[in-house]
Amino acid sequence: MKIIDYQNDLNPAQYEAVATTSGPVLVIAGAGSGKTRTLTYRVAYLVESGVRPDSILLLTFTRRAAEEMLRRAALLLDNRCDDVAGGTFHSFSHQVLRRFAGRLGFSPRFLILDRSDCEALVENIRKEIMPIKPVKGFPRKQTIASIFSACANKGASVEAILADEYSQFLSHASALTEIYHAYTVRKQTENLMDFDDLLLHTRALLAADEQTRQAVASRYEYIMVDEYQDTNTVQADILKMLGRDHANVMAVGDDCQSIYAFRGANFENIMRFPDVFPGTKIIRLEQNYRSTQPILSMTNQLVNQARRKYSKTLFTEAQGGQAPYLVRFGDEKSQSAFVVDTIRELTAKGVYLSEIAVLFRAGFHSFDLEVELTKARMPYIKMGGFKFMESAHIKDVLAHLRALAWPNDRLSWLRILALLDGVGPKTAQKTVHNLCNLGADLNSIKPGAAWKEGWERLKGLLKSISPASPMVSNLGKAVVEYYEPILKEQFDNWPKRARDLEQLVFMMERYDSLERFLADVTLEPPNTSSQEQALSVSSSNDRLVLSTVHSAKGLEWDTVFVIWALDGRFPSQHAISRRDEALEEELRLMYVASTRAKKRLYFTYPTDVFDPIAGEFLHHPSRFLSAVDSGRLRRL
DNA sequence: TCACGGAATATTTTT
DNA sequence: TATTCCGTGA
Repeated sequence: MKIIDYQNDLNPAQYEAVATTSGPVLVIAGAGSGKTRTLTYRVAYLVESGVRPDSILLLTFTRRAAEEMLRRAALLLDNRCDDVAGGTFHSFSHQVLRRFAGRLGFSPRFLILDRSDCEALVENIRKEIMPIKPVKGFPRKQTIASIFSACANKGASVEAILADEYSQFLSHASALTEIYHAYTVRKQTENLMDFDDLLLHTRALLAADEQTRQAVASRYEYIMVDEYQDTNTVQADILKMLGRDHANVMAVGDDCQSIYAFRGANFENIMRFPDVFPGTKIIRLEQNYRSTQPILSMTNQLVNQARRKYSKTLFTEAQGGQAPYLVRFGDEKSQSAFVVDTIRELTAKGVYLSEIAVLFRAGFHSFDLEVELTKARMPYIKMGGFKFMESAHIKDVLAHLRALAWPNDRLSWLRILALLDGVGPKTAQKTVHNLCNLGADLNSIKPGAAWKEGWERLKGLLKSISPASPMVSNLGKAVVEYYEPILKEQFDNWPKRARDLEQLVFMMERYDSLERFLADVTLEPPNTSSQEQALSVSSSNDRLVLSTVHSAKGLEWDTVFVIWALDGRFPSQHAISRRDEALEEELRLMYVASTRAKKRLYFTYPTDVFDPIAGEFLHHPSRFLSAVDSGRLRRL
């Protein structure tokens, strides 16, 4: 006798997905069809059936999603659900590699490089290989790192990626290939892994060493993967090897919501799942519980423009509701004013701010609106866009902590040393060489007169704290205290940044291992921008949400504004010029944005916007919306 | 070799 | 908007 009445709580398709526990299952779950609910109930169902919670593995897109599902499962059943193993493919791979990296010739204390670390490393290698300043038209370090990441995620050569996506740099193919190889070797010899390596090395490990594969795979009897449409082939291979022995694997996803192709995600993965796991039972969740019928009619027509025909149509039993609006403005200011005014009207009617979201294609699209919201004293939280962890002051402090934990971390040393007065790139390089390559002791470094004072202060800091200390936040405090004078000298807006640093120290409080803190902060950084991060502790919860469409995936609100629905912004100029695949992805992205709305949906666009890349004015609404007929989308 | 100021530059999207 | 680039002077 079960505690939960599954048949009553779920619709027939959902129930089937929950109750089919053995063998491979593919759940094609449309937007708002109760996907999270289904996964949550399935966790509870398995646990209630007597499956050991720690033999269930739940792989999700963000760790927060996993935590949320397990929290809800625990509410349904009991806290046994807390013991379910959950996380992202990256964090899962990270755990595996910490145990088994030795088999690949890595130390288990390998260091994870985040994106800007990769860029710095790439830049250093480029300088070594090409000491003379490269000719104009050579890609900058961000671009090089993107190219290399594409190579890793798509399993292609540098030349192939260049030909496909960066044809303007094809003439530099040989130099870039050389840098790529040096980059790969350097990571191996210096015990470094970037995000892509976490997946690649895990796949290599599981493929090469059957004993290890069994040791890892045998821990999990049941595997569930959420957002499967956004996995890439490396992740699919890992899943295949984990699930090979029992095939109790459930993949959940929606092919129309695949929006991470730029990261190597391949939405065809989801359609190939039945080939990988023969005998897959396919279940479709097509009843929508989120949006009103008019919104659903509009989004259905939107997605039907895709060349590729998707496999389902959503329906709802909910009646009533208003059709979405498409509203045109003369400029960005009036667009912002409209959003602010409309939100005011809604809140006057009793709608909570937290039930409203403003979505956009790229982080900077909300700059002007943010100014207006601040003027109107409307509290908001911004997700996506510029990140807390990427700001210079946070990275500075983390570099000190990293050098403490990994004394051979050249990148962090370079950063730390360059902060000292009187130290420039040359001195920093030389000192790092002495410290890391020659293994020199801190005391044996002979600083020049110009930077003696700074060096002594740095040495004092490093000697006063120990990386093994379980009081991680005390380490943070010591570093922040040391860093304060540098902060004030470097940044005019240091008070704001100082608050960020306080927030960082606060985040360290729940850790008792510095290494674990640093790994977590790299793999799962907070998704909000810096100012909001600081605000989130104090201010009230009723705040408007501003978010990139990517960061809004899986969320829902009563009212949704999609701003900058302007052809050339959404879809972006970049995608328009690349056509086909890229444009299809933009369409899916617009679909994801639209399907976030429960009751009210507004698209807005300003006109007469000059686009320097295209060299022309933009004034047409998004082509995806132009194609929707006026009965389904009302123009104003 | 380093510091500084002003100008360019970039903006998709994220683990 | 924030970082990065570049030239100049110390």
